[in-house]
Amino acid sequence: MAWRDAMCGELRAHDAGRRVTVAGWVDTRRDHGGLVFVDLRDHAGKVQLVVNPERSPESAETAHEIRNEFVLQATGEVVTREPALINPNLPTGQVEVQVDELRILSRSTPLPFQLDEENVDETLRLRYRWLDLRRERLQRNIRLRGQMVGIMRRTMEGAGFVDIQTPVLWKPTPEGARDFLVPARLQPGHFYALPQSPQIAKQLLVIAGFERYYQVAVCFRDEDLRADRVQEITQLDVEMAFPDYELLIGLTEQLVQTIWSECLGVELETPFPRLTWDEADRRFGTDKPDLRYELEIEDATQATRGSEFGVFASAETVRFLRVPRVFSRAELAQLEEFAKEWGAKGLAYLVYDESGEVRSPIAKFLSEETFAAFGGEPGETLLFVADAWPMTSRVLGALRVHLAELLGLVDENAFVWLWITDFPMFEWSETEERWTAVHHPFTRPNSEWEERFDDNPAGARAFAYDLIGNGNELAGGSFRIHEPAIQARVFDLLGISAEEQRAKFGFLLDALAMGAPPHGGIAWGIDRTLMVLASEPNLRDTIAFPKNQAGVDPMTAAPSDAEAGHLRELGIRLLDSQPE
RNA sequence: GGGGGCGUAGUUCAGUUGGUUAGAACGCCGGCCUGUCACGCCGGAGGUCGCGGGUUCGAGUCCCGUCGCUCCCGCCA
Repeated sequence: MAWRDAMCGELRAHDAGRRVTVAGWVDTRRDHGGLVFVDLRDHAGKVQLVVNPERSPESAETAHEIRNEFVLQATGEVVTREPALINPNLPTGQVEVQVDELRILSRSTPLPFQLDEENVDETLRLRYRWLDLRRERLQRNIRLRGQMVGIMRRTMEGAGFVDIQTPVLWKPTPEGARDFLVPARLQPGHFYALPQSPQIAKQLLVIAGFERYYQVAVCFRDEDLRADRVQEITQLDVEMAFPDYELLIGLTEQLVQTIWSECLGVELETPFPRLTWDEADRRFGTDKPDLRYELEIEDATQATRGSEFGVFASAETVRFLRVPRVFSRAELAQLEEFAKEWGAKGLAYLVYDESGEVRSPIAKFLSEETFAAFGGEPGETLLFVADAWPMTSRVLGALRVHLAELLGLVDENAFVWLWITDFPMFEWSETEERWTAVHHPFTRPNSEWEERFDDNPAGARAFAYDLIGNGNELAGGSFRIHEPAIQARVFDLLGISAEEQRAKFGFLLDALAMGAPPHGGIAWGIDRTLMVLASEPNLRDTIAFPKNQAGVDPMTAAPSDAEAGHLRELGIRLLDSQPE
């Protein structure tokens, strides 16, 4: 016998008169002593069961035992409700099931938290994730993920890309994030690493003649966690030989368009705007600008040269944000505090009152010409940071985001996408005292810089592009180096010795030397895209079984102790205490 | 590694300048209830106020330490 022949959430007025068997979870029960109402929930939705002792005394007896989240099977007749009894809040609200037979298939102990309660402690939710996942919001998020991945696969297959799996046990890499290490029992003292991305593997596949590769790949990074950062992320990983920039960009845009259309019914316009990294940095102080609001950074360096205000006159750069709002002294103090947390030495301001009067401790140092150059209007505040250029970008970029939230400038219903192109290839690491790759070390310089990127590492620009949605970096790609000599020059510049290049990347250099076609690709973060798609502020709620900020899974208690015998097999001895 | 916030019934929260027996709602248990849909009504159980120490006649409240969670900076090619 089948468990059911109808879905709770699908019953409608036209089903009236049908005799159905439904099964599902008790969402709520309303026990009137005589009549008992049960909202029964399956994955299609909810429907009200009515248990009437006059209709079925046995069912009524059973119904009094029912508690939330019991699993029931009910057989009865679908009837239309009288007009006064219709529940407009339920898609099935025009009908109900008059129960003739009721079986409790499964009981539930009292729940550790109620499913309709908001703000439940996250540890508790994760400890009982199977309950948490029953909630509507989480059901929606996880189903959206499946839907999105389905669209990705369908689209990539349609465009002739081949799904190829790459190893999860891979090789530690010296560049990039900290690796998760996996001890190798068969090779004592040696370790695999979980891949931070299938980057090299996919390049090798393309070199091997799989001209169009894709994979829904899990990537691991052993770094500290955030609301938008977890240790294992899933990405749509794409690579192609003889890469066609417009094709890659267009395919990605088409995917975004299809996903937003099918999942949300939102129609997005393509092509998305493209901004060079330099322009984004200049106008928004960031490589992932949120363009749902305007606020742009303006440059006052020239206007303040020779100023009597020493801070302005001596700073390498003076830039400011023009904010359409008058701030109080206390608010300005808080904004300055914020700026200092991001590394600014201070935050100068000019407040143009509604009357046009200027409130500012620095006004008296500024000339008529300077004021004219600023062009402040009544009702505006100009917020200045004076420092080296990168610091002004960093602080004003952060302040821009902060102010937009503070002043409610963000249109929460908007989805604004853009590409950032021509990233710097390298940045100087103060801690390591060497150049590091901004994207990754396999990224090729853009055509302007191919011959001379190592003459001016700071100025060199890469053939790299990021897709930004609502201020989130959602996808990133590049064209790769397919010439062994150029690859070696990049490694040299990064301070990777010839021996290390051989040891760590010898196989890649060999492959590049044996008929490597021009190639490039893109990797697309599925988890973060879901945050935007589902308007979900926490990445963990787009993942079925996430770990907490300490990398612990409260449900399984992983990571946990290893048995002594297991460690011995692996040749591992634990230190008594933490090093350092 | 650093900074901010939080920690009180099963859950979400309240708890005044330190002052009787630490409260509410939901959940749970018992009773009543035939048109509810957050059902209603009556009654009940349930608390090492994260943990340790200190100040005080007296600490949920103040101080110190510690643990846990969370947000952020660093870090995350």
